[in-house]
Amino acid sequence: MYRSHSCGELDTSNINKEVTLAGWVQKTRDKGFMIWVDLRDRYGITQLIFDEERTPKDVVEIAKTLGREFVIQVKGTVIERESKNPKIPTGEIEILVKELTILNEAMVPPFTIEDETDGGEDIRMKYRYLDIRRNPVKNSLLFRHQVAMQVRNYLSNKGFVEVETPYLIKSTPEGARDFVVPSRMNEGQFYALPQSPQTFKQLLMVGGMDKYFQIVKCFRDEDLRADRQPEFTQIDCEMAFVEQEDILHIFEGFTRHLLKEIKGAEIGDFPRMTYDEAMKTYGNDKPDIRFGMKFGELNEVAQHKDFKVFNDAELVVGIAVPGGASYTRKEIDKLVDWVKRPQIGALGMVYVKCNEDGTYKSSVDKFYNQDDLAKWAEVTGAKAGDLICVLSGQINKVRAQLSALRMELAERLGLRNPEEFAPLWVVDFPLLEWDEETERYHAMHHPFTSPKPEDIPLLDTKPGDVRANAYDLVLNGNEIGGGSIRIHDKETQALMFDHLGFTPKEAKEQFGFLMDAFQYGAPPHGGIAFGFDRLVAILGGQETIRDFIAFPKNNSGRDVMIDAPATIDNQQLKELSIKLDL
RNA sequence: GGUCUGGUAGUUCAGUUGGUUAGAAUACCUGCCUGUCACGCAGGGGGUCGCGGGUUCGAGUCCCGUCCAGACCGCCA
Repeated sequence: MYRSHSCGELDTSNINKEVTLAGWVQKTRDKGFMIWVDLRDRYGITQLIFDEERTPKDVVEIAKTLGREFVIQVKGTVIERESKNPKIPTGEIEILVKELTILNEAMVPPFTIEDETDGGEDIRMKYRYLDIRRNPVKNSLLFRHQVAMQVRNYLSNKGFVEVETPYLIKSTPEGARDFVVPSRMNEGQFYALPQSPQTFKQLLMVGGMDKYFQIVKCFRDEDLRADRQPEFTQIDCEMAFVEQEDILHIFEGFTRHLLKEIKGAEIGDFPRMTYDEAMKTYGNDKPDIRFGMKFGELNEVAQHKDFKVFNDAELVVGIAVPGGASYTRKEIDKLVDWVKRPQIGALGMVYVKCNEDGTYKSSVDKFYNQDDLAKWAEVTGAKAGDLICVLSGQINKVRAQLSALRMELAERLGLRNPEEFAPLWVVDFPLLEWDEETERYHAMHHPFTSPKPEDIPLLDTKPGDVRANAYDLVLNGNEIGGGSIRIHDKETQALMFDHLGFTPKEAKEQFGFLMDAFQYGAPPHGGIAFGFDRLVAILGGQETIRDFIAFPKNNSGRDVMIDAPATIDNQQLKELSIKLDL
């Protein structure tokens, strides 16, 4: 037995006890007459003491050679400290060491293994196994485990069954790019890694599995972001014999449970908003509703004056920034520059200062009088002391731009409190979305999403207006889950494929197995999938999901620790019948 | 595919208008230190200024290219 106790559990109640501890050397403090060593393991830090009077000489000699991150085992007695350290749980005791064994020496680590490390992102990723020894990363992984346990407990208790689905499946052209895997036994053929277990969970419903869930890896070969990895984890769920309302009800309960158990947050009924309303009010299909700054559409009150920019615009829309009237000219100019950055792409910004005395001062005073501006304030909900920021132009672009500005300002004003949780259902998503590049409609969610029955006639006349039985769960401005009621009959599915530009032959080739299954008694079904990494990060109050993943990839999809991806040798290529054309 | 920011000691960074031998903190090594816990004190070692080219009497600094990292846009049903 290497240890009798962990480094986090001993206190004054253990005084005089003989113990054996093992762990890593966090730090040595050699005072000459006495050496202290902080011994660390997953559970905490315990101070060891070696002194010239009470510790055997040979043991002291070995102690003098200890370096950072050496792995050691000590036997000794728990004693009360002469000078206590109230900052750590074990701060009242220390171990008077009698025996010391160096289990493994260690090179000097490239960065300090402390909560506030001196290491940058890059070096910490390369030596991730050292990074995981640090509390912030270690605790994030423990936290992830806690959330996963709550997920499994809740869903199991509600009768959901965790079923594993295959990782080696078939590539499909819809949606994200697939990671592909060559098949040695099937020359010239490739598997694809799943972007989600979508079709399999639907087939489980046809198989009578009723209530399914899986915490499952998914793979998408697209560019990364702070909250996006090429392989990520979903909580994938599906139920048979349900309508949209059933799904919303169950997974509202699920989310409420997580918020309560993990964060102690008591949330009532989740508000709901249609997609159209979200876009109109927040310019975004995943609005952060922890704060206001709602959009005020100003077309009626701002057009048909002499200001050509607004008159030519499809949409004129503004938000009221609380307390913004006190911004200096310089600060406002900076805001204007911010929205004009290529990433945002606005051509300019009109602003109105709502002075404390009830007067208005705007950048367009030449075109608008005080009465006009008062109407703007009314529409945007601006109060005295606020600043109204107004953008104009093509409707989708302006909404995206103003939404970005709204989020940025809220961030600056400290309105995005990570300890406050504001979930929201966004419902009635459009079924189809026009794709400029391919000049055709594609499924906004995925091609198995059912249209609202009353909208089906619009498929031929105004496809863009057809609403789907699709919903997203939004938390603090992040899409944490999304799902839909699926199509469960062959005819509707064929109709969808037709509208998505699949020929019957293509549909059969790619999704024939699903169409076949629908002919053997498919129950009505629907489901939802949560982005687990993102959910954990948000519950943990972080922006980036990387610290909640043990071994994440970097910005360019590389694992810098194992240096993947990498080339493979010619023998492997030959076996796979693959010739590179570089 | 694009925009922006960065790359200087093991690590995190500073480095002025282009000008002597490139600095700080921390880490590391040596010695000292009778209760340390961000220990303290004294001393020491440590640099391909990402890489390649150019301008110049002279480049860490300016220019061009390139690689790497990060954030974002496109993309992510």
